[in-house]
Amino acid sequence: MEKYLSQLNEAQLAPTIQIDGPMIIIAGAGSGKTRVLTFRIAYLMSKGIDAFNILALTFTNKAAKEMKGRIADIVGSSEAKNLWMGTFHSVFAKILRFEGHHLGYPSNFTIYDTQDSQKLMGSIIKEMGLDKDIYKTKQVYSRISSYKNNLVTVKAYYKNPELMEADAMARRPRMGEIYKEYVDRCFKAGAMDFDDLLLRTNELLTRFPAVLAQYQDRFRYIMVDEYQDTNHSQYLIVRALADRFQNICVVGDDAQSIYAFRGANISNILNFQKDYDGVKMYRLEQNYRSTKCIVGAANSVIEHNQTKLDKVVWTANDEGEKVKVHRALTDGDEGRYVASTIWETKMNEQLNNSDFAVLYRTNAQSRAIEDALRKRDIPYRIYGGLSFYQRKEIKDLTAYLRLVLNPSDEEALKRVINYPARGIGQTTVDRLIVAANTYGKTIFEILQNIDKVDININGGTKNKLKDFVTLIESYQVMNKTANAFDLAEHVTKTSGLIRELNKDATPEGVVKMDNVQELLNGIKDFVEGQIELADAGDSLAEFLEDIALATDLDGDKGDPDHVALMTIHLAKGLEFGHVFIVGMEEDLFPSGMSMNTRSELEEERRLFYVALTRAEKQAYLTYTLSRYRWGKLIDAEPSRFIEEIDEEFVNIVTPLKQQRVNPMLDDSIFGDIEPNRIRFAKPKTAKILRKDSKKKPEKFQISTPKKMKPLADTDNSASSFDTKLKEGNTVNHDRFGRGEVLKLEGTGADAKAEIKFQNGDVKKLLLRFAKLDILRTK
DNA sequence: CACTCTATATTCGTT
DNA sequence: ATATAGAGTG
Repeated sequence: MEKYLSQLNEAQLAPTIQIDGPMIIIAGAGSGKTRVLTFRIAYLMSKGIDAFNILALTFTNKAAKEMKGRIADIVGSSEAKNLWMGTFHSVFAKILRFEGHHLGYPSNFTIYDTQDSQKLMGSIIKEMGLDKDIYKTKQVYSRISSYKNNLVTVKAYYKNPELMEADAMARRPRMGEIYKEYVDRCFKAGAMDFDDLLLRTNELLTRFPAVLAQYQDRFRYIMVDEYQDTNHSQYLIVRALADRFQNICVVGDDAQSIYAFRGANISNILNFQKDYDGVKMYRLEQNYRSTKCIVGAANSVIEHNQTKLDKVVWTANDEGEKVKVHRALTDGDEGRYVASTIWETKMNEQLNNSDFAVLYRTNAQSRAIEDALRKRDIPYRIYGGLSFYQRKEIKDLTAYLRLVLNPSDEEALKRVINYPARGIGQTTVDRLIVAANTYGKTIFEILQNIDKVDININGGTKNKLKDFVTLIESYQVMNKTANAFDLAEHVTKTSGLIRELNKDATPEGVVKMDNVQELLNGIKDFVEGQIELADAGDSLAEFLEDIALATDLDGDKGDPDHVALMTIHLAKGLEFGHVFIVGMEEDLFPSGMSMNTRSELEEERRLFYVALTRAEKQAYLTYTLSRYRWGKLIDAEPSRFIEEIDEEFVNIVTPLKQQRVNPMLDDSIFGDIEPNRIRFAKPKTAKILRKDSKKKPEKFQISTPKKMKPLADTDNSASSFDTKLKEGNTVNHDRFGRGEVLKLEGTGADAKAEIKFQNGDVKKLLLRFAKLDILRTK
């Protein structure tokens, strides 16, 4: 243990070795917070505290997994196994499996994901005959979600005139009814949504003091990571559990609170000191990750926020390069800049692909970046987006499995009752739902007793329904003896799923097939992993729980050396040598939907802070003059955040204020457009820039890949430069701008050029790598 | 009831 | 640009 503690600085050591009492650690970006957390847990264990008595709550599965791995490295995996570590949702889902019966839930309750919840919400709105333009499913869902996260139950809602008034004002006077029906239906289906996992835990701990006492006694030492992102519901759970021993250690950074939109309450961290007696506060302010320029830039940005705790992040690292700001014409151009900069930096500085990340505000932005990287054969991986488990083909298969385990699961049933098509249409399903509601039974129970209920369904359809019931029941029988993998494989074959997918020979169809196969492999891995566990229970149940709370297939498959593409939200907690933050434009970042109130804008700013502080060595910001959105090219202007960076730390390569002019007349714009290409600055102003082009100047033509000159990766035969480039030529370089060739040396792959750039820098570049455009020959 | 075509909305982020 | 929902047709 000593050798680990000696790795900590003074500020880190103090909280690490404080065992008892309430404490808060305010940890700036890159200040070694995870290290403190892991070492502290290891330290507690080294002082004789039983791993069984330690609970560590994280924000993502990944964080939990990583931390557990690191602790296992220190204390050994057999010891680490006994720790309770995971997300709020996963830990309390487990507890609810044990204790849910107090609340009337079966232990095999289903977890509805957002998709399931929204579908149910949508059908309720439809059943109630409400106007779907006023009661928009998503809005209703998020409204109800926020009720739940604030512990506003249906009962509480009806006792709260203000909430009801607010909904009525929003022309949704029947919110309460929807809420009630939604809760009833979930309950009847034996299902909890994400918010229920927390809300019901609160209910459990409040209504059953003996249960509370049991878990208070068990979790004597509680740690919460990313405390700034906890919502009210989570906050109350922590308070209840920590109330007895008060050994509560929370870690967070108010400057990185970026989840208020989903109910996170920043005041949880701001007010922690008021919640417990004798709170010790620690600050980790030394950043080990980034250069002085990056830390300085990030600090100057966050300075614009009013709501924040006192904290000065500093670093002893090198000065580093200034944050570079680049203007692009369009999103496609932006992508090409990113790709070419990565390509050159990688070659010039001998870096790996994995040293680079491209961060964006919205998933939709990934496309242009992807295209550009693919054209240069730069390996990349997109993180996030549609999760593996949310894909249709995967949800279809898991719906069958869910139904086997919990036939009350309404959403799973509706999903597969007629998929693959077996002649059971919407009308029939609607009638079944009505019957279920009238009889107070689940749909599956109605199906099982289809001959005994009074329902307007013809004999032929009834037979089809009976066949369906028989099919599911046969799976249930099989589940008693077979493991999850054998069952899943059997289901794909016998339900007709395989046949359905085989019919689809399109590339997308093939991918779907592969995905199903991958899911089966995943189940197989899971089952095999479980065989080793002595206490392995129902493998199907545990697998389904795992994936219900998983965001994506864990573990990086394929080449680990890739450029990472992800949203800024997803990048929290990660670090990369070189970080591109693209789409630095008003209405995009900050998002147009978050500019109405100061607090929303401040959250966007914290998001920018998070993005900047991901970079170790170099951060690049890019924005475009026009960008495709909703299928149309629209004008854009630089984000206000660019100007909020102290000029001392930023290098604005191209001036922000740019009057829109014909590129042909504006010499200065040659800094960032590449001649030789057909370009457009605004819609319908495409110009052929090179006069000696043999191509017919087709007016209004938009550049297409095949008309562009080959990119460097297909044209790196150096010889092409040998012959073309001459001393005295004026050239343009994507990053360094315009310059004059002073000297050429070497031949073939070794050919170099010494170039004096406009800013005065003289650089020697390997022509093999440097992508130069000749602007003028002498 | 199944399939195809068209209209419409959707694009902020995640457990 | 893309996905979904709804209408219309067989």
